[in-house]
Amino acid sequence: MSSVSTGHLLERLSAYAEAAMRDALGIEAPNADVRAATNPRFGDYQINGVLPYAKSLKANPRQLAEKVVAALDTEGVCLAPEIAGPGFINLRLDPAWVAADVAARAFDPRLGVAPVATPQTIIVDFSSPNVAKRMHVGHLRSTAIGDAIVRTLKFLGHKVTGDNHVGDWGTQFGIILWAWKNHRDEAALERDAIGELERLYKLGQAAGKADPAVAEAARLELAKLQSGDPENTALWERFVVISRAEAEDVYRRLEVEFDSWNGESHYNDALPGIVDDLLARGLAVETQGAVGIFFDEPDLPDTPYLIRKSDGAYLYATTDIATIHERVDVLGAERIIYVVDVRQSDHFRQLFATCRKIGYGHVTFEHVGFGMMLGADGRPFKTRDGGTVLLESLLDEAEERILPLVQEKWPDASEEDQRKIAAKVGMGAVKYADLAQNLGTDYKFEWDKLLAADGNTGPYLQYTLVRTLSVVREYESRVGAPFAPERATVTLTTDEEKDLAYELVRLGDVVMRVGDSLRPHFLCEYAYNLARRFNAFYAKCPILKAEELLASRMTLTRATWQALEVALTCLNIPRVSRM
RNA sequence: GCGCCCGUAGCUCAGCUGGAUAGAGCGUCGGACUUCGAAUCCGCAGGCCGCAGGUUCGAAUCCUGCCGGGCGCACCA
Repeated sequence: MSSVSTGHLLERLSAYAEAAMRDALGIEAPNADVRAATNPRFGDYQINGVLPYAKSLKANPRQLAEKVVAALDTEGVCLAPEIAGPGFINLRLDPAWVAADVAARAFDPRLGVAPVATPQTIIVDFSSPNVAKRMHVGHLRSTAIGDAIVRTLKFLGHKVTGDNHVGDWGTQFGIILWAWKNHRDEAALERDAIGELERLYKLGQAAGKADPAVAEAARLELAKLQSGDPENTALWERFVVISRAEAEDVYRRLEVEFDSWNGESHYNDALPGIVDDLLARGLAVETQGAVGIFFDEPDLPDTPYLIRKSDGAYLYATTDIATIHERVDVLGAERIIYVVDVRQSDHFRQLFATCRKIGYGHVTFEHVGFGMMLGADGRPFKTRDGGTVLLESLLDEAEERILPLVQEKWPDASEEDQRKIAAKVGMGAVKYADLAQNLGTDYKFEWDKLLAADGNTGPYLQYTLVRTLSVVREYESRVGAPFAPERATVTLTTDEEKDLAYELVRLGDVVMRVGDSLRPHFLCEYAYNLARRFNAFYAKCPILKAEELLASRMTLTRATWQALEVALTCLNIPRVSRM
């Protein structure tokens, strides 16, 4: 193995450990189970993999561990390994190796983290707002988490398409078309196009519920649209354009971009063929006039997965299957990730089971489900009068709340600049709060907590990055020249320097882990720990007045800056140079 | 009724898919700016991991049963 760093330390230690287990124990493809040590007393990393083999090899685990240690060559990365407890092998990184590794990577924009050896073609389906509806807080999690997953996977070198599968087709259009034709207000449309569409939709929905004749009329409008009626098609296109413009405003503020916008309507033409094919192959059957797929797996719902209604119309499920056909057969997707509300998990389990039946067993399907956003009172997050909180107003409020602090800390800046910073800090704080919490369960949204610069928050990370930049700026103004890569060197003298350096070499492992687990909060946790260690280092160790340690401490600062850049870029939290 | 998810410090949450003596933040209390940005840092206190069994070298993590909460259950997406 080459001794050149790839930035993936865990991978490297695993390779060493597995080679040793193979040689010493004769195991074909051993699982060394190398991981970060659970406690500093046990070193930095531990090899846990020997223990499980003790039984099958009918041997004393400690003796096995001794054999493995004898065969273990870490090429200078670690000090002499130790055997502890029932058969753990504790690894301590060689501080000299860590120092050299950090120094070698400090100026690299990727902090030396190499792309994966085998890139995959991956589709991430996220955000997906509905046409004729403003984006509200419910869209935030999908957008922020999906975007972070896309960016992290791209950073790892995968071929990723972030797709906005917008809800631009289906039942709701019958309702909007009916409401448009009967209740539209042109003046309101001029003033606030999306607001007017939203009003019409709500009005149509209520009217349809109250009066079956209206519901029937809406269905007829939908049928006309689906059969290509020119008037309805033109209206539909108009609605889509209005909605997209509105959504793009929000995405601009969130600094989120998509690689494609293949909404549901993109798959219309494929729907009949999907149903016919599944019927012909006997995978789907007619049931009570509709067409559905039944499963015998016990943990799947016993209700069929419907792909065609009794009135002949197609469903969400049909579109999703069509979407998968295109993603796999045309785009060559090997992994498809859905970042959607956890409440839809039954739908996705049925969808994935359907895909296995169809023959897409070689494709990895994953549903990244997330919980609801709750208010501080633990109830669904609403406005004071019980309405839905719009994403835009959430961002406005974040900006307003953070602005006074920016004005206080940076009084000589123009108001425009202050607002710019406040917007970036506020938006980052809101997004970060969403990303930092593990997925799955609902999460509590509390302004004071997420806007604080103490604790695991966006502002804290941004502040720390600003500090690193500020040190580098100060260096340049004092020395009169940039801190150049040729000067990179690291000597670890204090605990704070050592803790910081040891955190820096872990970046690649963490990014890798996020790519596998699709849980961005691991990266948040890492960035937070790194920031804490930098701030502890900063408080304890003079940098610019360090005399002979100047270059070393500048290198650590530079590397921290770079690592935070990588983390914040993957999470898509705005990087600011002042705040 | 069936299915899925969750119960960890006063509060908000981690806990690397079974590893060693369970960790952070907030809050409380006490310290640190004539020095690179104090939106920072350091310290103290705080626990029957909902309860009871089981699996094994080893359980907050896996299995079973309770208790308590959330969510979803044919023609919406």
